[in-house]
Amino acid sequence: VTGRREGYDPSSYPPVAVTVDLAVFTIRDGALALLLVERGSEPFAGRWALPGGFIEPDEDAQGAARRELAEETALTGLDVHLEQLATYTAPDRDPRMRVVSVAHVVLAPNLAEVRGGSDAAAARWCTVEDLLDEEGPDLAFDHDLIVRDALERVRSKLEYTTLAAQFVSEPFTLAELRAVYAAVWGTAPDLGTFRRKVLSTDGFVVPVTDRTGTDRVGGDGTASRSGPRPLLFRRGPATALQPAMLRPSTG
Amino acid sequence: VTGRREGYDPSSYPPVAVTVDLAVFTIRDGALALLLVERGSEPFAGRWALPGGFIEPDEDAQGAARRELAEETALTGLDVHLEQLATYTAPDRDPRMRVVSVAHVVLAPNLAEVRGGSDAAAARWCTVEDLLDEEGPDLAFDHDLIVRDALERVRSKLEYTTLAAQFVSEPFTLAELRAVYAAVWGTAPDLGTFRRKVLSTDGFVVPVTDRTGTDRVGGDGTASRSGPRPLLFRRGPATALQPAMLRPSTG
DNA sequence: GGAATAGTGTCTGTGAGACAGTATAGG
DNA sequence: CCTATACTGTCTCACAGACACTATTCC
Repeated sequence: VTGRREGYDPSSYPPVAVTVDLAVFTIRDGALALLLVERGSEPFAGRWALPGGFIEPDEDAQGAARRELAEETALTGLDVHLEQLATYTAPDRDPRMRVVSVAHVVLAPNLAEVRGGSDAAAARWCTVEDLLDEEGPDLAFDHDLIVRDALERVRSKLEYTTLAAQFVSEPFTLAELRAVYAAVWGTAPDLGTFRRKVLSTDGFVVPVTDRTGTDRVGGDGTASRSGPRPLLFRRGPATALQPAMLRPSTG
Repeated sequence: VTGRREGYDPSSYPPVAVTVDLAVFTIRDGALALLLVERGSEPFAGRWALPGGFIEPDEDAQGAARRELAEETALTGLDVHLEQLATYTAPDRDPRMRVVSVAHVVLAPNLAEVRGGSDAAAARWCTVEDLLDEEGPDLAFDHDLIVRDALERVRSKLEYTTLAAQFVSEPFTLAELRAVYAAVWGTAPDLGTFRRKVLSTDGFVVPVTDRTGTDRVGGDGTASRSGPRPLLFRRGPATALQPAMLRPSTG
């Protein structure tokens, strides 16, 4: 009686808006952080929320997500990982009207700083630890739910893909890469096990042969530590881990 | 300039429709099969397509999916597995207007037969093998793409979850459960490895103690085979496999 | 007995987990 | 020297893969 695709009359349905929301993760000072923007108008004025916006008539969700990402950050979007997470459709998730949101997850290397985008009121990085804390901010709409889903997606994807390398800027050391797992999972994988796994997985990382000019300078500018100079690597073409590298806590 | 959530005027955007599409899988005669319906009107009149329909104003995507499932099949939807797959948003995926579709995956135990739903023109099961074949039917809209994504989702989820048990009706034998893996993956896992894995995973299956009246009758009515009477099981509370059971071919 | 199916046992290789131990730098 | 970091080796245990083998039923 209803719901079939045949014979649809748009004017007989209340209007629906379709948006994208972005859960942009990065590693800052060894901690997993998420990009938030401050809402300038009702509803939820003054509250923190995920960056996002409407899908334009000529673009798909992925295109809208990349455009919003470019507007909100300095990320050109070509070298960052962006994937669809899920779509949130609760009828009352936006009090103004029916809004269906296609959420995406973005993994970005450590950024210098957020530049408030072309029209964002304010933007900042918030550590996931602070966000999950009871004292932390409650996000607008159902964005707390989206963040929880996005976090679980990132945590589990580190187990069976090479996505961790998307969090470090090239060239990077294995210690930096291991720090990514520590930040995302909360516990670091065993050093020996980790090195064995990364180095034995073909195409996870590729060694950098030319190290001139990069001595003593990590991707985030760390310099002058003691100890031997670590080998440097770049991201390899592999995407899957076979078998998976499981989280220590959930093992 | 555009795309921000603040200051949205619905009338300044072309109308958008939001639908759900269902990839309903089952095992029929030892083969993985997908539920298709025949379209009765343009566009793609006469072509096979995934069942689906519009999201009503008072329901979310999951609710719409369960309603459509009940309309199209005899499945009440309470005991079948239903999960969101992904959302398809290409601007021209429907030639009439902008239609965004939230695709879902359904795993159903072997059904007697499809009853064409309340308003479906025709419905049938199509084996995945036929569908992937070059000679097979080309589905309407971007449903071929959705089916490929759904199939990969099901195949990978059998690896690290107990979802295979959703394909068999209770009570079931371990041989029937193993046949599910064989049908979905194309190759059967090793018998010994499979039994060890299933029986050593707490809560994957629970033994049925009372076997009166069920002798010699499998879930699909198979009877009078030779050999010892197999033990019968029901689905257990566990959902995850730790560690995963990997596909033989992709191992 | 023979065929078909159900279920068990056993050997082997791979790889994770957990460390101990060695090497190279700065101070 | 001491300390911090980078890296390697080794031992053990869990488990997947690949089978061979026994047991039970129908004909």
